[in-house]
Amino acid sequence: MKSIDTELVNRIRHDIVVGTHSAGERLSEAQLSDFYGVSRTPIRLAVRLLEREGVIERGEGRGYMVQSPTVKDIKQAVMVRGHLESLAARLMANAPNRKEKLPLLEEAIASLDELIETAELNDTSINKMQKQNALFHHTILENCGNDFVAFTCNKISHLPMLEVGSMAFDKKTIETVNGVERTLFRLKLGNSQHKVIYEAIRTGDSVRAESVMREHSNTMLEYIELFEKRHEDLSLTDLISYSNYQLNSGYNLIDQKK
Amino acid sequence: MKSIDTELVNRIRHDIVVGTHSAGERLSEAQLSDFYGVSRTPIRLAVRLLEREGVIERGEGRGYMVQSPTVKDIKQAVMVRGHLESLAARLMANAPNRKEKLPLLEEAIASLDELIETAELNDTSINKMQKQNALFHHTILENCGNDFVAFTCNKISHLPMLEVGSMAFDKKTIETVNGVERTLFRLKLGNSQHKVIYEAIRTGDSVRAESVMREHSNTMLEYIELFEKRHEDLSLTDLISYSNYQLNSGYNLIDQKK
DNA sequence: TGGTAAATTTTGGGATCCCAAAATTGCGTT
DNA sequence: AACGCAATTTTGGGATCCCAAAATTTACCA
Repeated sequence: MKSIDTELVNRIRHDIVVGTHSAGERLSEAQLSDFYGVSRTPIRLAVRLLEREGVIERGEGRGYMVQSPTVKDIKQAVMVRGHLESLAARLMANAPNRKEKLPLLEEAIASLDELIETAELNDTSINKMQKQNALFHHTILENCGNDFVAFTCNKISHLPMLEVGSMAFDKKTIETVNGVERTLFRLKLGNSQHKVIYEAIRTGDSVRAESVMREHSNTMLEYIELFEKRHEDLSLTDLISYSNYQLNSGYNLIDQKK
Repeated sequence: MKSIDTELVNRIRHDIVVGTHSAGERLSEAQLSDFYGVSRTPIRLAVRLLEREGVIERGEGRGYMVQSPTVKDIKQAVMVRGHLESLAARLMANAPNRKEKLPLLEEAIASLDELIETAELNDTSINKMQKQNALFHHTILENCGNDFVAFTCNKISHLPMLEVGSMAFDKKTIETVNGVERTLFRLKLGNSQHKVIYEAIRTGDSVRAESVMREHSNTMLEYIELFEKRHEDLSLTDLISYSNYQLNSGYNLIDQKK
């Protein structure tokens, strides 16, 4: 289970996303093997996986090519994930055993309310919010009765802004008093949507659950578009700074060759 | 690009689906390597890919385990694919450049009409119908303006009943005159839905495009449920006999994000 | 000088080897 | 006979080796 190649997938993807391997760059197994300090076998395993993810392209001839995701790619994927989440909301509203999991949703909503109430926006509070937001979304995805929805969503969630339940925060905005105000409002709005979704699921109103979840998912997209208007030519790197994207597991385990 | 492991993925998946490797069976690299007559390296590459697909599970300790998809899995995946297709239909109805691709949809609809008109249901005519049906669905998926939708759909399409645009035919039903009649009616109904979807896309009625596509996708699900009522305890093998599932179906053609 | 063919290097793919961890067997003790 | 510990076998992971195909460079001829 614990094998280097699995870890390599995360590391290489990360390095592609943050630009260590830039778009269009040609990679060779030897080069990667040298860079990451492992032999070519696990590299090849990782490359195969990354090829399926779409961040590396294996052409007809020799050589691999970096296919960095673009802002457009992210937006498209966010839309797909949102659409799948709206399916999940609808299905959960129809699920007979949904009552059991309602407390989890209540908990997430209440915690978010509480966190917003404190009116604090620092790293720790933001982190807590993201946890609760993720709890809300994961609960719906994993209890909608169709495991394949969550399975499909999970395949998408390696990229910035695409982790299930991830939220976007503009660090510059929350430095001003006015910005904090606006961000808090946005969060309140988001959580009120949570409440409507919860209520729709509880009462079995599948149509409403789906449509509000769709609306809710759309806010992420609109937020990205807001960034695009603010920045001329928004890059993936900019987007990363707004998300909580990071390499989550043991990046420092294996020392890189110098 | 042309490597054994890519081919192995298809072969092993196929052998799992048709039951050569039965569910819950424990596989070892050496065993697989022996069975397929290749060394362990490409086997390991294939296993990693299949693990991501969910048809092989890699436990904590040693050894892999076969996770044959169940009828329930197929139904869930069909639902997800259908939901994604309805998204594609909506998006295409909103796409400014959709006019260019309308002729492809017209062609598919007309060809299907023609084929149904002949009232023949043999292997060649069914094959032609499936081709045209696939053309219709692929056209929408690939021209909706969101490449990620098609990308996600393609990842799902290795299993029976899940190839984009695949249709189900009950070979026993079409042996009787009455059965042929009913099947032809079903096909007519399906193509009339195609026409409505086409019209909605043409006129830019995205809401209608989405809802009719959802209804259209649902027919596959209902058909599977019909099979379930007919057979007590419908198995995956039964389902395969109703589909046009075969080795090499699709995967190699379009998998890459553009 | 430009283009093509030949030679050389690079590179990916598969097989084999070695190792460590895990699983199994077997032996001995109680 | 049952349990536990140790020896042995099995098995997955990674490194290395070899080969063939592809890419690049060199050389030669028109």
